[in-house]
Amino acid sequence: MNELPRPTTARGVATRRKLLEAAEAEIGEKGFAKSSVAGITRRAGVGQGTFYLYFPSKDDALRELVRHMGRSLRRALSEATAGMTGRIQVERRGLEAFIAFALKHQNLYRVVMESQFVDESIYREYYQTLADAYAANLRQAQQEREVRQGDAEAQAWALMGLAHFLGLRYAIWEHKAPPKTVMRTAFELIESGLAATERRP
Amino acid sequence: MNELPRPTTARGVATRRKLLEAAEAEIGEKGFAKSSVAGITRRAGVGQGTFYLYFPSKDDALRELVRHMGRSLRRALSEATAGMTGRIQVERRGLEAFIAFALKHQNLYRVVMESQFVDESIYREYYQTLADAYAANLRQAQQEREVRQGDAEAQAWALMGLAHFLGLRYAIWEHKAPPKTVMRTAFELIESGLAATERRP
Amino acid sequence: MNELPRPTTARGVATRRKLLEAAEAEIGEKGFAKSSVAGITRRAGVGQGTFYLYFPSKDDALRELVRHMGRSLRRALSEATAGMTGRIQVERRGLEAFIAFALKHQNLYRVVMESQFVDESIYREYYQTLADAYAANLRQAQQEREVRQGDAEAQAWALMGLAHFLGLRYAIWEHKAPPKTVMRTAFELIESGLAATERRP
Amino acid sequence: MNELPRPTTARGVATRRKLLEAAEAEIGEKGFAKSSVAGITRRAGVGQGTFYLYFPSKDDALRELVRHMGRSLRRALSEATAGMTGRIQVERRGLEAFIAFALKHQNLYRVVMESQFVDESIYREYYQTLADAYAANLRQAQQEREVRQGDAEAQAWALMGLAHFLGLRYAIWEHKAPPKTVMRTAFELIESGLAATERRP
DNA sequence: CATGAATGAGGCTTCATTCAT
DNA sequence: GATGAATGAAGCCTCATTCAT
Repeated sequence: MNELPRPTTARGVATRRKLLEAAEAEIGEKGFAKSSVAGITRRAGVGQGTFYLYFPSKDDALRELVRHMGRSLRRALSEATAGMTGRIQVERRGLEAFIAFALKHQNLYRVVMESQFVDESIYREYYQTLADAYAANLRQAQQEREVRQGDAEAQAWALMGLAHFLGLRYAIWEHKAPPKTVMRTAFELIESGLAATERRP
Repeated sequence: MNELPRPTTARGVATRRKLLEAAEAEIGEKGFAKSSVAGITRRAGVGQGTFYLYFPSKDDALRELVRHMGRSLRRALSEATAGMTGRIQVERRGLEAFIAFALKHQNLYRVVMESQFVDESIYREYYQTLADAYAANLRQAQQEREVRQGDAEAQAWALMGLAHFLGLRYAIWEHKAPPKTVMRTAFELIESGLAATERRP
Repeated sequence: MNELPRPTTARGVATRRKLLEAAEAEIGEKGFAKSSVAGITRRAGVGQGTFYLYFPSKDDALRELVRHMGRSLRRALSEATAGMTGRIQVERRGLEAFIAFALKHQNLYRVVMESQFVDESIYREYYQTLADAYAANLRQAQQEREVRQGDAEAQAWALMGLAHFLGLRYAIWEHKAPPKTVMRTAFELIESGLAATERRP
Repeated sequence: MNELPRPTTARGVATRRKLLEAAEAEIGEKGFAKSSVAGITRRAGVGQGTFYLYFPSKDDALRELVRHMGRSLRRALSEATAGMTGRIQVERRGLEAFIAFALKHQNLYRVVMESQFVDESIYREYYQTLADAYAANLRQAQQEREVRQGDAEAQAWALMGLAHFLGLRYAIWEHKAPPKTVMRTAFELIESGLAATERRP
């Protein structure tokens, strides 16, 4: 809940970043429950007390981390699909980008998942923010008759779930990109599943 | 090291059940990390040491709970779709049954999610078992030209993810069944997404 | 301290013996501190409660065991040297018998040693009983001018220590009889060390 | 897993010493099995957690104590016999010094004995280190025809056992130096037992 | 006689957080 | 700003012993 004042000096900013990166590594590898503040500060190469100069508590560091990750993912997705036209194109590219992101930030993925057991609201916020933006895009595409009419939020959650589980199964568990056939099957499912029943005129 | 002796008397069997129910309540309500063995035994109305007569460790009780959940879910799904013909029918009914299950076992479902941070193998086993059965069904349906050709395992994971996220968003977070429109949208996505490109003759 | 009534039936006698043998194995292998009553009863193949039908406490079982071992060792030594004449002969044979005993009852050896940390009086009793008998023999031998004059008790303890350490080093740690050269060296040390300065007439 | 950081500040060094002294007192008085970390920290006047800043576990504190004992004893023995010529002189002086040491460190000496039931390797190391040095000296003395030829290691263990048991019987159990007659008898046993069969020319 | 079950005290250890320097 | 040290609450687990059957 409480925010600490942001660091004012360049040194402070650097220490804060080191701590956040160390937290990502420590929590990502061990899980939040099994991670420790001591482990984080050891990785960051700072004293144990220093942690509390930048975060009010261990829980708060997690909150911060999850928000940070949400921003990173949203940025990655929007960059990947920037300037694209055609919702189906965007979907395809978005899924690819999501999987790539999961592959690159495996730790982060687990961090977000575990956050629900520390403070469900951060976890909800993470997904709700994502879902809201996604649903808005889908709603727009529905209006333009690019995708099937329906509850846009339901579509968003369904597609997020689809992507999440493929990411978990292949990127996180196997540590590699899903085979071509998996991606093709997924695209077809999405494409046909979302296909507008009538093309726009 | 040592295997725990299974209880041999009626009293022992009853105590074990009490403990498992208490564990389900305690861990379900507080989450595994915040739950305690003391809390479980208090709920069960037995001494703390009694817990270790029936479970080698706190972790093991979780394992048991997750396996129990897996069996229950699989039973619920197969009962819901028993005797049904037509894969798309089965999908629809299966999704409904899954959501109903999540609604009924909200706490336990969280327990499953948290299990990955205690022992990832329990969590994987849970989903892999589900996915294997699911994929086998889809593979069969593909042969009968009821569903679109493709990587059956990918289809299974995609659809599991879809269901999971809808369950999370509506059943778990809102504590209620998803609105009709959500379910309709989901069905359409699944139906069209899975629809065979050519009907069987 | 408290003695339980001796068992009166044949079955009871058998159970008690089983328990004592199991205790020797369990405590000998794991050490008293790391042994458990449950482990003893498991080895004995009886219920946990049965233990307390025959021993007032875990400590008491140890006491009993140590006394039992003391009797066994003394019997082994006196049998080995029965009918022998010439103290030096007896010493030689006694050392051999002691080493053989240690080799055969390795567990027992550790049990006795650890007993001092549970109840020093049993431990003292064990050694004092041994030493008293030993000293009496040496005193007699001194009178007969077979061995060097001196404090017989000191001689007894010195020789017991000598034997104890050789037993520990070779029989217990190496699990085998000491090499010939070791025994020869030990005999020479004892023989010359005890040799009477004047032969008897 | 993790190595403990050595204390870097003067305060830390002081705390560590306090803890070690408290451990010596607590374990020495009660024995390792009956001692507790809480008891140690209470004596040291620090919080319970502080113990684990300096020792990875209760067992490790014992290890440290035993090694400390070993060094002290070896130092005491070598100081007592420094500059001495004539092996028999050294033996006599060494026995006296050993007994004096046992008398002074009665509790700690018990700690060494108990260590075998916690981690036999510490105990073995303690005696083996002693025996190796002792045997080397005896081997040297044999070459110089100062002592009887034979297996030097066997001689070392035999003499260590002799000293140990006299120390146990008199210094540890009676809390006082052995009577003169005891020491004289012991010396004679050692002297004659080790006496070279032929004097050097 | 025998026993399986139950107990609760007690011990070890971890760790988020505070604080004096 | 930074830190190493200290803390004590809290949790897991073990086990000697008791007891109802």
